[in-house]
Amino acid sequence: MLKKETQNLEIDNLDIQILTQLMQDATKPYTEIAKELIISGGTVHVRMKKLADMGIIKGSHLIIDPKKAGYDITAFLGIYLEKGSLYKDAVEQLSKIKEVVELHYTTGSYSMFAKITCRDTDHLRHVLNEEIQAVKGIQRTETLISLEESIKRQIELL
Amino acid sequence: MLKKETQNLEIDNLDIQILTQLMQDATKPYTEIAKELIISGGTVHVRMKKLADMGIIKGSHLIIDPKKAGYDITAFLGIYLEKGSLYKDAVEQLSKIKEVVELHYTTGSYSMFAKITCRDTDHLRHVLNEEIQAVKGIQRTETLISLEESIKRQIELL
DNA sequence: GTTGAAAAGTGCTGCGA
DNA sequence: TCGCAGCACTTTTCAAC
Repeated sequence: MLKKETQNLEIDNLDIQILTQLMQDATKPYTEIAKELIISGGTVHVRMKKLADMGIIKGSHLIIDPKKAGYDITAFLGIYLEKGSLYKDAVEQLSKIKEVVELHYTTGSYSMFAKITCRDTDHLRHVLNEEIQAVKGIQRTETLISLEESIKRQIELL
Repeated sequence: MLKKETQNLEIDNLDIQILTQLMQDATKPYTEIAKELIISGGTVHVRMKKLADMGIIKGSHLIIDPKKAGYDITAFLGIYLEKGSLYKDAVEQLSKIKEVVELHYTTGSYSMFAKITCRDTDHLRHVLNEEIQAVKGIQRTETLISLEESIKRQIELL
């Protein structure tokens, strides 16, 4: 009885189907999913618990429309650092700017790449000129403004 | 009785506090939120209904960890189109590539900017060389591979 | 517009196959 | 391991303030 749990660490097709449904609508009742997949509600629950224990499920977010909430502008920022070693410090400072919603350490021409969301062009200018430029270690930035978000989705597991 | 609804189209502080909580965890019970804000569960429900009717709430997503689901690589793609007029057509074709999770029409050097998620370097190479290059109208692309996602969050409404 | 409680539906747990 | 049934909880509704 040494082996405690040889638990199914595989993700099978059923898991993927459950996840796919909940990735589109996290509040979808388990019972409804169960009906569609022709299994019991309990099974959905067991699978979800397994996936949660495995750490695949990170949580659930309510998705709001940034435009309707007054945030009209999405922009991407290619950031050049003075020295690559300043990366960690820059992350810390940038994380304090709430308009920075994504930050990646990337290969290619830029040192870092950020996605920012602003209310309007004035707000964007303020964030770029005051907030971002004040971050130590940033040499210069290149801005790409998103005029239209044509696709926005999560990866399909299928 | 001509004016049907002069409904509160403003978002007040209470709305924002409710949204902020649910944006972090969409499954958080209304009753718990109500307790924290010292209001009744019914009020939370009424406010959420108002926000949903206003279209601010787009839905809820279950967030999975792409790494643990076997998707290890995030990359950004600067896309140059042969002609700007090919945009609409390119969007349609790119939307069929499930690895493309975001697509923006942008100002700046690139015509379009995409975010893609892949299983591994082989998968990335396949998507870039076979899928993306097959899209008509794309002249060339520039790839930025994300080595680390340092920040990932939604905009704060506060 | 908010409250508090009642009704309906959902999520969770243990037992049986 | 999966499915079923009972219990606890949440959501939703509604009358009253």
